[in-house]
Amino acid sequence: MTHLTIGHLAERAGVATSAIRFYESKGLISSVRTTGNQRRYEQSTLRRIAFIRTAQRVGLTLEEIGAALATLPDGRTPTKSDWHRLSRAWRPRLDEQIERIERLRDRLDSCIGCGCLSLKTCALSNPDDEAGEWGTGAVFLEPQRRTAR
Amino acid sequence: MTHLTIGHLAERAGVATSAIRFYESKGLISSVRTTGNQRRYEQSTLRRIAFIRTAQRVGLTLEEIGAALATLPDGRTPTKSDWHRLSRAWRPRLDEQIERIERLRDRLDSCIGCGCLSLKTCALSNPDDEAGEWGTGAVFLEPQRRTAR
DNA sequence: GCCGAACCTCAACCTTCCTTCAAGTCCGTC
DNA sequence: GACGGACTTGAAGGAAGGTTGAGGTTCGGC
Repeated sequence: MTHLTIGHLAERAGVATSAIRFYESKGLISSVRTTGNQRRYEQSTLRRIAFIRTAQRVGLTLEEIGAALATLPDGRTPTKSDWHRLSRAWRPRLDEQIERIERLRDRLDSCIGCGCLSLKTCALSNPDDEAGEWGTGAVFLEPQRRTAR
Repeated sequence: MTHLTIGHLAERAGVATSAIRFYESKGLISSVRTTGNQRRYEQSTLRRIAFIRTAQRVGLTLEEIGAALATLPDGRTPTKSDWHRLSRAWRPRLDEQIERIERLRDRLDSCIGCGCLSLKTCALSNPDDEAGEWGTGAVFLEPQRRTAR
């Protein structure tokens, strides 16, 4: 069995079939069609979806993920070192996120001391480093967890 | 000047007037009306908005923030210790978030070592602690940063 | 008392990441 | 070859957190 139906792929990847079609519509994964127009996926799509889901947990948008996936060689199945290269790029991102939250936490601590929450004087409310913070991506997006899987 | 117009409030709080009306529609803040039906806000609303924005940065949804705000005494203006009580609750949340990202990062490290990203064998793809992770809220939601402020 | 800036409401729209539905087709097993 | 479960497409819906616009009113300074 070299090819997977969308149902099998969904089950094994732990995502809904609707999500798989959605990913495909966004160009994140691809399939071949049977004569009856049904999708069939290569085994390697499993890893591709694993990559997508993990990248989402790291905070990348599907668009960014698509861009990353687009850098994979298109003649052959990606190797470990291909995946390695992509996932290595997440590391600094996670480091940043941790730093940012730690900063917030530390400010919260001093703010709990003062109890102020004032707009002008409180460090918590004055995120001077905010400019560079937004745009780094969400760490965990909640909404889609309601029904998925 | 004990009362603020929505424009002044918006400017001083650093949010758009549309956001203020939106918060009010969600019951997060309140106003009195002039005879001409315009909103007027108390000074303390500034702090309330500071609380809202910071709580959002901590990862709370507006609904959760509303629930927290609802625990404030309704006869009087909240004191420092009121705000103190609420913001103290954020601390463990931030700690959790940090832990979660660190765990993800560490798994990523070991995964980079193996390069697998396999669904069955890779710790990264097998977030066994996921059940308790989702629902803690996003740390930084990106979308609304495009036009806000 | 006039004028422009600021305010009002309500509805529609935006983005991301999907899910759900309807109406119809295919696949594989008995 | 029939049956039921799995698959197809496209459009619509949904949640969060707002923004934008239209059409109209009010405020405050000169």
